[in-house]
Amino acid sequence: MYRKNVPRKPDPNVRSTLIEVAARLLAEDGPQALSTRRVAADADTSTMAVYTHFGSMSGLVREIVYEGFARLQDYFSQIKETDDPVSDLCVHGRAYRRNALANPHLYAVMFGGESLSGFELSEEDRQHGRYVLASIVGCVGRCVEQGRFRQADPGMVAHHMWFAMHGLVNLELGDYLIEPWGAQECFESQLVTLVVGAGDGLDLATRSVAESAQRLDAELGIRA
Amino acid sequence: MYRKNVPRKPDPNVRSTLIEVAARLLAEDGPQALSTRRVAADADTSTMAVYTHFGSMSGLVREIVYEGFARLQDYFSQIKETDDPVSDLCVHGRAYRRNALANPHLYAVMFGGESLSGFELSEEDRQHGRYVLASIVGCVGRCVEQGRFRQADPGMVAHHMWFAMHGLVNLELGDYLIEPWGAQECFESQLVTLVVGAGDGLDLATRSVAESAQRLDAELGIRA
DNA sequence: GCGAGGTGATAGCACCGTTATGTACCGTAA
DNA sequence: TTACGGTACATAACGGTGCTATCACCTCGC
Repeated sequence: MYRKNVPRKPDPNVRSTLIEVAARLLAEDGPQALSTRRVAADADTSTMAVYTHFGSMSGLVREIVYEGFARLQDYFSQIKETDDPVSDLCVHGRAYRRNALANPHLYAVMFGGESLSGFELSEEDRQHGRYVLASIVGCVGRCVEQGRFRQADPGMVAHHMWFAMHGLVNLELGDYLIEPWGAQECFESQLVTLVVGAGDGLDLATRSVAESAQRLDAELGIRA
Repeated sequence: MYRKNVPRKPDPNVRSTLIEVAARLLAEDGPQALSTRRVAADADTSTMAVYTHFGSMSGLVREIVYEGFARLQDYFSQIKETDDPVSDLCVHGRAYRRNALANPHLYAVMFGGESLSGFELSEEDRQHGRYVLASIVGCVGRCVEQGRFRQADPGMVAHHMWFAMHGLVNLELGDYLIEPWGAQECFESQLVTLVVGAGDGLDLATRSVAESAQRLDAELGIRA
């Protein structure tokens, strides 16, 4: 009488599979590939699975944002603390940019595309993002303690660092940076400017920035 | 025999009307209101007008981006050149932020939403954006000439300024900034940090930044 | 007057997010 | 063991999207 409906047995992995597939689609085929039908098809299920587990497409995107912050956190956790806190801070900046360039669409969803593209982040989501960034404040605090940076609120200085890194990376991903002010060259001199602005001397700042460049590949292995 | 088609006489203003309506929809109802049917209905025409005059929805959005840069240009052109180039530079920074906060969705389309939301900017569009920003380079050049900033490429220093302003504004629009590091407070101290990082002394920088705040309302009238 | 080209109104396509409906499976309780 | 209730999910449909094909109408050069 009725059609065959043949739902297969409930798959306990379907939730994580959907997130994984969605993140892969975002990375490989861009944001326009993030549709319920495409994700469901690639995960070998139906669109309803998205609504069962995430409530809506926005819910799935929300999980992808968390995945993005987890990858950034992963980079940060690999950075070793040395006796040069300014170098440590610069490595954080380099890791921030490396993560963004390795996951450009993910980064765009995390920061750029909240108002666009129809979906919105909740205050809880943004708080989670801020928490990941909070590890930088410790670095700045040590810079102040050791007299490298002038007396200031470490949280505020960390925000300055964040703004400059985010602005550069965002414009780099938007192809706004061209020669003779390419992204890499801008990045290096921007780091020096920020460190000097925070209170360090020019020579000392230049040395720490240069040192941080060599630490990057040593401490941050290539990750998928 | 055939249907009544009743196209009215070709309206020479329909192109500019579409841009105007689209910009208003973007400002008032957000990006999701930017649909061919909605724009056409509000402009009292059909969706075909969009394709006749702009080729696609992306073409219309492209025009909106130019409108956004025109507004920014408008702010910049109102700034008077004084004998304190650092103050002039800071006023440019303040105007940049004021324009972004006055046209948040427009700003998001200009910089944030290129990869997202399906549409893309051409290299020509981005070049036009860079050209608008180029007026800042002159300011930085005078800072270097007068010995306020250390010897450096003015274009590079202008880029540093741009990155920091764009990063702050972008995160502010994304509601990522909360107390005790609110946007306004971050903005003020960020300006000082940038100016000091470029080479100015702390006292001199603080004074020019404070002076620039008073110039803002005097030189930049409120505009729609 | 008349043909040519441009403008735009209508209808349709494929796709989107989302929802309603119904079926198969599960753990639990009788 | 059997019956039940809740969950997972397959299907189909609804209203929306960008875009295209078709065709009526207007304006312009001749």
